[in-house]
Amino acid sequence: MNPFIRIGYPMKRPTQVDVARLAGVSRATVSYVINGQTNGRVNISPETQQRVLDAVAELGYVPDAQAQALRSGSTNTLGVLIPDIHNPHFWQYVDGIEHAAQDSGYRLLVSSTSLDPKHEQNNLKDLAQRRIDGLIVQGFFSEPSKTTNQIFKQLLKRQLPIVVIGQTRAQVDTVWADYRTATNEVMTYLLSLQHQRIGFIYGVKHPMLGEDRLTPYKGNLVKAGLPIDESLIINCGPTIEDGYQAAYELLSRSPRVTAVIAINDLLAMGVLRAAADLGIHVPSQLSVVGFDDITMANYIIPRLTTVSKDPAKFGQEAMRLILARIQEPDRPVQKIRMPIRFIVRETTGPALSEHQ
Amino acid sequence: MNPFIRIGYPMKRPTQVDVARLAGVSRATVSYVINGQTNGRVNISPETQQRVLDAVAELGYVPDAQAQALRSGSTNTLGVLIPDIHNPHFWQYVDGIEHAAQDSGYRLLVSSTSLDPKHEQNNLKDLAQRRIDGLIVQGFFSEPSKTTNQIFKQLLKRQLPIVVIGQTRAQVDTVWADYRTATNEVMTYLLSLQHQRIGFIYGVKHPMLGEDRLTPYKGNLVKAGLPIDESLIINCGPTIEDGYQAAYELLSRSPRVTAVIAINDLLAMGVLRAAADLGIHVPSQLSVVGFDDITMANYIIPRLTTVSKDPAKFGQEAMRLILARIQEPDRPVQKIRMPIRFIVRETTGPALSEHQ
DNA sequence: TTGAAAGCGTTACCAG
DNA sequence: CTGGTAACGCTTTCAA
Repeated sequence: MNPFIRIGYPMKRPTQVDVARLAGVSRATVSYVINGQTNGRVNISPETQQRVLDAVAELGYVPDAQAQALRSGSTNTLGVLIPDIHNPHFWQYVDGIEHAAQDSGYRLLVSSTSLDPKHEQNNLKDLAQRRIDGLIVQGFFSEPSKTTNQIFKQLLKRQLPIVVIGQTRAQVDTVWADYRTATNEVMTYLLSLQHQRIGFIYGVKHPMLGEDRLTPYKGNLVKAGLPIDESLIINCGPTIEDGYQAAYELLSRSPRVTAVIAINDLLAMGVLRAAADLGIHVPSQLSVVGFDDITMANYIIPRLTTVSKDPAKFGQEAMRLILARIQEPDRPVQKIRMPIRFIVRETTGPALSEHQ
Repeated sequence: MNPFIRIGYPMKRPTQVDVARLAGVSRATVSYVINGQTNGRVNISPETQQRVLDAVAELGYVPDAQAQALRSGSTNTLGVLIPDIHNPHFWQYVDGIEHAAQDSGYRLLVSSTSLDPKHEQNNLKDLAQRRIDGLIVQGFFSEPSKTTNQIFKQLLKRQLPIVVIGQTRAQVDTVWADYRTATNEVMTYLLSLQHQRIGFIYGVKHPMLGEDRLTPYKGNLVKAGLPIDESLIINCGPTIEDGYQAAYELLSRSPRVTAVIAINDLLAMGVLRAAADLGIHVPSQLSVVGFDDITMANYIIPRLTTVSKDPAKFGQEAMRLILARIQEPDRPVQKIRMPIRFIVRETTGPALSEHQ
């Protein structure tokens, strides 16, 4: 029994050698033909080219990306780190990045952090082990554990091109949105509607991540001469259920808040559900504001008032920055501020002068 | 100026050679220590081991995954293909797969199809070029284009372990849900509520993909002695907006349907929004049923009646099948049927005897 | 115009 | 216990 034709054994994928043998040329020739080096440096006769291409087709030859990477030193692959696989918002970014990457011939390796610590570290280690040409990080690391930080530092030390989407004080290329200004707008709007007790619900592991919205929230309260009630500020988890639970508890208290700001639309949806379950009508009895403007925000009932941005643009900018750094590692760090805007839809309205 | 200490140049990542040099041992020794072969075949003195580990730590050495893969022939990486990056439902599967993969030491390479044809082909080609140890496909290829099919066939021919989540006639390991039975339940329920004009909205590129729900829909109609009105069956796109548009048009007709089945929860949300915009109350004037039970389904207002499953279980089963095939390429093809169940929530109710 | 050969970083065999 | 060495599949320089 010939071991090479045993059916059922994984067929070895054909290599350049196989193609070369079938076409009756050398491996180098195959490589030239495949990489289109045929008119630049090297000239290969059209007949030979055709023979090679035929052999490729017949064998179903596909170049081995790993070997290519090993030899050439670069993979045309970018790592993308997202904080929460379940928040559609982050996928909007990925989509934007992917489109831009597509145009530049780059592929994406998407990893999520923050599911559980062990998981997160594995993901990160994996990213470090692979040869990636650059890394795009959304937000920042959820829980800067020792290991996580260590890996991140190694990547930086190795001068791996990194772009952060979100705000960071680190000297890294950044694409960021001015949440401060946007939150000021939100607060000005709510205050003008006579809201005085305004809840703030955020679900991030690292408190610093909500700072850009929490600080202006407090600032505007103070400026309006209103007290800052820390009990109205709730730090919950990232899921819609977390938002629901937090809001349910918050809305059960008396006197009740007349408005709630949720740090993202997912949590805002949890808030809306909690309000409904408590028989609180939105927007007449409660105003709700989210952030992100996920696609669903404009379809839920009532349509969500939120702070919107164009994730595709963020992705484009991130790609632009990372390409620039790949080409020119020494270029000065660039921080790009992207426009975002407050969109009033149906979940906000004037505070009731007398309620409950 | 010493070119080797020019600041700002990408630092070459350290290799085993660097570690060996620093520790004063040979490359082989380094490899042994790192791979923990120290007590099995080869014995390395604890001091030597420590020296190596110290050197690894000092240099921040990380083994090169590509080189490892090239040498060892396998990558511990599984490809995962999902049809639509924007539908949270597919991410639930990925999550399930990822957890199971984590436990078996496998990493995931997630790609989406169906964004645009060119994009899809690039993604697929990339997957074929990389060394992956197996492939998990959700649904099936959106648009079986020539190129797509060709690549897929090559993978099969190469005996790449493949598991399909969803139904397929192909002789491949499969994890599937019995939508036929579930849809029968849905129809029985709606018919028992006196619904007679029932719309069916599905958003898939390849009509075959909706078949498992469309056929029982029609079958139950016939069995109940009701006519099949093809104009009530709408094939739209996959986005929530597509569902909205389709439903808006459908619900504007007279006489109006009293119930709508959407092929997934995302489209169902579009239907709910369209109903709201047309002033049609759910569930008193219109019943809506979805499929998938995405997380949000239980939080939107009103809560969505839908067909639910446990995506994590699907992921687990898919991993189990693919691991089994990797270990034993010749094992008989296995098709695993997963339980799903119809959950009545708040978007369904009795048909009005007289409406509009 | 084509072929031979070196080398990318790793693993694993085999002698020392 | 350790060092030399071949091989994985590919690209690219250098000769022929």
